[in-house]
Amino acid sequence: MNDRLFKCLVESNRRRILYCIGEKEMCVNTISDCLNLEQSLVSHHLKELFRCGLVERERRGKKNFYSVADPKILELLEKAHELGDSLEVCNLD
Amino acid sequence: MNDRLFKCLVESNRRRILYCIGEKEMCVNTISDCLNLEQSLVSHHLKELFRCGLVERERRGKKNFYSVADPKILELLEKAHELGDSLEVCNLD
DNA sequence: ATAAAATATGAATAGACATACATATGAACG
DNA sequence: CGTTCATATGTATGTCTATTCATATTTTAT
Repeated sequence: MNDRLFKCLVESNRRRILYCIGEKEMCVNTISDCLNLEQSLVSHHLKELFRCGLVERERRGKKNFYSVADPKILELLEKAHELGDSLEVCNLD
Repeated sequence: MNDRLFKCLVESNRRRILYCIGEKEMCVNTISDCLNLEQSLVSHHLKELFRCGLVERERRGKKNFYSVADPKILELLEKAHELGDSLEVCNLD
């Protein structure tokens, strides 16, 4: 996994998108409605996610349906959350 | 796992530091020598890693020894690499 | 107490990146 | 063909952050 992929995976709105389409494929408008994000922003993020191979795309009529490319992606995020919960955060501010 | 922790975990030089001290605890100078990074840069990164609970610190004499806080951290990075290898990257540039 | 070694901190800068806005492209349908 | 819906793209901008340099702090030894 290269740097770009790592970073693509952890940005918060992109993670939200992944969670969102993780349950069921969704078109761009639905995603932006669900997450309350600008359409163009969602589109930009989807482009990067696609570029990194994290999502798949399927055109049906006017709509583009996106889905998570591999269930392992969500599993990894899940494991990350578990790990985060078990760490002792040391606030130095 | 919050946003800050995610991002702390994936930055490339911080990952290098984690890999570096994963095998054996190290002091700051040794880390900067191993990775060929400025001492102050390593120190800044270690501060953030510590703040997020990803590394532990132990003072011995003049030196500060750092180690990975939990083996699960490296396991997670390992899983991320495996996942990355199995994804089809779609270069859109 | 002074010096040296090891590390931490502060500030300044440059580069990356998320976001927003405007506009372009493409697909269906009358 | 023109219109509308759905999405993509280009650009500009502000924000975040990695890095560097200079300096401060801490610890040990003389």
